[in-house]
Amino acid sequence: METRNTKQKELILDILSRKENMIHPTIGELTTLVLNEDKSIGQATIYRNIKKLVREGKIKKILTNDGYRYDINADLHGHLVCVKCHSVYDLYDESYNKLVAHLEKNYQVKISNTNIIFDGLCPKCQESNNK
Amino acid sequence: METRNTKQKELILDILSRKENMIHPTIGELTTLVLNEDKSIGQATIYRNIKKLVREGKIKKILTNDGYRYDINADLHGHLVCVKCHSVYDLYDESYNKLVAHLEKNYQVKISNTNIIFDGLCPKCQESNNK
DNA sequence: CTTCGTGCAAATTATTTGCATGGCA
DNA sequence: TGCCATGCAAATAATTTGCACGAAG
Repeated sequence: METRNTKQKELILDILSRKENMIHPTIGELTTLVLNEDKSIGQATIYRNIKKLVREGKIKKILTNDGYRYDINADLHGHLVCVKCHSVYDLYDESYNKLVAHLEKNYQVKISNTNIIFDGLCPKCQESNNK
Repeated sequence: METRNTKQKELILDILSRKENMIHPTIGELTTLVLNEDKSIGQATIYRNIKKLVREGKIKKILTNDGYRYDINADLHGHLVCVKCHSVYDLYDESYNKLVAHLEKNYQVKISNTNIIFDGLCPKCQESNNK
């Protein structure tokens, strides 16, 4: 069920895995980043590869207030989407694993993938709120 | 921040709250359901009201493999999207509250809304898999 | 080699907007 | 009454598709 490796697909994955891109880009932002490195890549190719990468579990689609964003699929973690500054924070924690185990045990479900997204205030915006 | 109550908005909310609609409709399915009861309602009105209802916290947008679905916003609960039959199950449990409290305590975030979505196998499809 | 992925442009689908009118508060 | 929401149609944005060609395994 694994698709072919092409330079286009690898570039997308590479861009998403760079720390400086922890912006969790939208497909539009991702397109800009991709084209910055290779102008010859077509928009349709980006769509097609994003779909494949999601299906293959290499990247993750995140739901925000105004659309989708993408993240490299590392260890199980959640996301906080700040309602004020709209940035997306990774929230790593042990508890998710426990939650999944608990749900599988109690509700006869088998969980293969998670999308845990919180809306709220990020640390920075909480500070500036209190000023 | 509350918008006006119109019959269109109330119809949408009503349809989403009926138990038999636990199908968690896409906007397309929702449109069909709405038009079944009142053909005069325009598509744009449905889009506009869905946005308002989400903003007002009355309904919730759920991310699935192939788009969005909508659910009435009851008590905090998660969703299982079955990778086989594509149905969406509500997963009520105590643990979510604990998870949120834990994260707020440990990561200096303030959580106002949650989107907890799991992909996996529903009870029915697990059974049929084992046959 | 053979099959799958690509770039391009066109097609399709999804969502938003402008405007004149009607309806809630 | 005044302002917001509506329906309609047109505009725009987002995503998909068909096709001929090039590249991966």
